[in-house]
Amino acid sequence: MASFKSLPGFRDFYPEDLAPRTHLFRQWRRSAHAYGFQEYDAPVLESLDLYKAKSGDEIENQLFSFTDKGGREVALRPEMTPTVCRMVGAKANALKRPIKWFSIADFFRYERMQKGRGRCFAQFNGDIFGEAGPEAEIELISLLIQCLRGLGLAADDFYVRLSDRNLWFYYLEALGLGEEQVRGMLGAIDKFERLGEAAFEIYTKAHGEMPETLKTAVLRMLAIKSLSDLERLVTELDNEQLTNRLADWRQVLGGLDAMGLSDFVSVDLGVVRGLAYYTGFVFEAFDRKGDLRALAGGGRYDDLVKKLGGPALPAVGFAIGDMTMELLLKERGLLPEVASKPDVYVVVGGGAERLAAFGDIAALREVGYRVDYPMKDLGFGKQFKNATESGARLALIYGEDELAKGVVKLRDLSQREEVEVPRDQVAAAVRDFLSA
RNA sequence: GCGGCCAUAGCUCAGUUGGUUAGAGCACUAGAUUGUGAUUCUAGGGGUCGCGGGUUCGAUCCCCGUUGGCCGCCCCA
Repeated sequence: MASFKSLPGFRDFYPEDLAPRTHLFRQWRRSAHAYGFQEYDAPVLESLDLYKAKSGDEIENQLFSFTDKGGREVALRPEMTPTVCRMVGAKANALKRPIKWFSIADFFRYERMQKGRGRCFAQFNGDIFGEAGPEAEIELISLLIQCLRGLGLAADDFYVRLSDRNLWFYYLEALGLGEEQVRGMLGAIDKFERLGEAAFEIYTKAHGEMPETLKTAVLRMLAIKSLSDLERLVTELDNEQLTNRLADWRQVLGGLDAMGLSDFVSVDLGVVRGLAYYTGFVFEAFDRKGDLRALAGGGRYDDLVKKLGGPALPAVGFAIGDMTMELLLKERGLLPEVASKPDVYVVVGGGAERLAAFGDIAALREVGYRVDYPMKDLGFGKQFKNATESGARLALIYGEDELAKGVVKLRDLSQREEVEVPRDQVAAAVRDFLSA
């Protein structure tokens, strides 16, 4: 029994574990590039203050933080948003707008292990800076959907719940609530799905009893499931802020509909995301069966860049986690079997044949073919077995007889047929076979 | 931070009402097989039975603690 293990909550990636992860990353990168997003990266270690500035002092409990040898308080990054805000903020005036960036990176949180959650995980992060209008939401939500569709998931596998903190603010303020009361109510709404009306205790404890009319009004908003529901409510209330905001909703949903994505999006004001820094539209992606934690989440955060020391810069972003994503893909049979197979497996007779084969092996590898061969002298039977198990489609046979005739045998491993080709035509023959 | 379940080979698991040297299948390595892949057969390596303590003549088994894992709660940037 090995005496060293990986730390709790951290994962080793053996080749068969890395293959699905590589698949996720490759598809995410492809989607982001298709949408014109540029990839960036950043340090894993950041100043602890960066996270305290964004989330408050309590955050430290959930961080991998320590004091470095220079006496600096530092933390492994638990998320990308503060970092990307810092980066964009520092060069905001030199960057062409809109700024469309993405990253794929590891994050660290000191939390209890659970299904779909570990202490080290990867996220795709996509953000748009410098666009205050709903066009940014259209682009970003459609990218989120594409990141999941690119992995083979369809509208009956997942959906995006779209909500809006501004709508709640305008609505609740129209009902007479002050800013603190609104924040308290958003906290309650965040819990409503799980706790039911018991969630309102969060509000009543801090702000006193809820009048029945307030509760009814909140429940009515929570019951909204479509744009037409929303239009009906807003029309009835005849409030200028709400009416203006409704135009944004029409634009976002209209844009997504024009992209053919209506089936992936549902209006659901029960999503508010606990974070205080979100300032407008917020959204979360879930699997339809609903037995996994959220696949992705995001929203608008127009004040954060400034709060972290940059200029005022509107922003909207989202993140997709790798762990829940992988669970869902595995459930749906959408993960690839093996990462890497050779194209060609070379069977060698003995020492002299091995040296003869090396020249051709090197030449084939030089032009990009994946070529493997046994390192020990083995019987032909064993070598063919290895060739089959390697997943190669083609075997090249370098035996005493072949070399004496100046040929090499090409064996089609699936058809069990072989042909002889002259040594100097091996590369061409391999190319013809593999491209056929 | 709180509760429930679990811990024997790389994996899946058996086992002993407490008793000599702890087993199987799969996987891995080698041989049967010195020029052709399946199946099969044979052999081999691999375990301080998670760790520590207690009870006992004797503990992988019973008790306590601890660590780790799974599930749920809290949290979830």
